[in-house]
Amino acid sequence: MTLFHARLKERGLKSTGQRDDIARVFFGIGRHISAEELYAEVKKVSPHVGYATIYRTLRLLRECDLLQERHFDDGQARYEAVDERHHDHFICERCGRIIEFENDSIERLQEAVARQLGAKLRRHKMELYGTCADCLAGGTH
Amino acid sequence: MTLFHARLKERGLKSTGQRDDIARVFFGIGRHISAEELYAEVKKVSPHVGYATIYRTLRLLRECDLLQERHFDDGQARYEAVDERHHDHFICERCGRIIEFENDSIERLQEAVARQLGAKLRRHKMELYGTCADCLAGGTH
DNA sequence: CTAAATGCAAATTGTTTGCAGAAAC
DNA sequence: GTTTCTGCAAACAATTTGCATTTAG
Repeated sequence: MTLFHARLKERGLKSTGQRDDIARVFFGIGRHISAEELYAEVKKVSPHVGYATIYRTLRLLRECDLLQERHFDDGQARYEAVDERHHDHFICERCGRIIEFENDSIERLQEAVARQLGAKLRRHKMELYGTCADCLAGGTH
Repeated sequence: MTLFHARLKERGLKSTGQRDDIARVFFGIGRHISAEELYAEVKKVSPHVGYATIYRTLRLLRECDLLQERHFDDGQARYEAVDERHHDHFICERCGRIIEFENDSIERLQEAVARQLGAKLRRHKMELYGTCADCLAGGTH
């Protein structure tokens, strides 16, 4: 939050009640939230906000390098707080759960692929889709 | 094309001039075309088609396992003919070029990741984003 | 005070659907 | 002759924008 305020000030932008509410809810809820879900949550604490402010604040948080936007295969964007560590995602096609993982060997091989193509790798997206352990166990469902 | 006709017949569906035109253009142009581009190309040979028919035929081709839909990071879906071999994509953020590649080691590591999570991997998506060799060379641009 | 932010409603983009007329089989 | 298509326009969902009003600095 303090960081958010600082980044806003740097840019000559203003801190407002709504921005704080949205940011607080976002960082509180944490990971992989959609705009719709965030909107619903923020409404609880600040019933007047509109989608516009949600989306504008999400963009702002992205521009402040505090948030990352992800597009999985279900049409709507999801947002997560930026993390020190890079990670990729496993998405359960049954229950929708999103599991994060890291794998350095894969990252290294991706660099190697880019090198072979003579290209410069800037970022990547890797998503594994399947059935998670819980669902395989006939779990929570 | 023959295959397309066969698959349609199997399903009790009809072969039509438009479907043939769209399929022919699609398989002719080949890879990673967007609905918009396909629409423009098909218009040249069959000026009356509407987007509806384009999208419906794309879905049809997908249902006939002749085409695959991809969602890269630019908002619109791209379509490619199904291929014997699985592959992933490198997307140039400068010129938009899409380069296919395969890497078995990465695939094996992805399986390993799923195994570690106790999950069952059904499919994956891996996209590398960066600058392609041509653009690095100051090339075609 | 004045530049920036809000909320609403209207616009946009990519894609889908309803329906009346037009083909396939 | 039905059943399945087509084209159009209207509907859709997710996101963005214009604008008059409010608010932070």
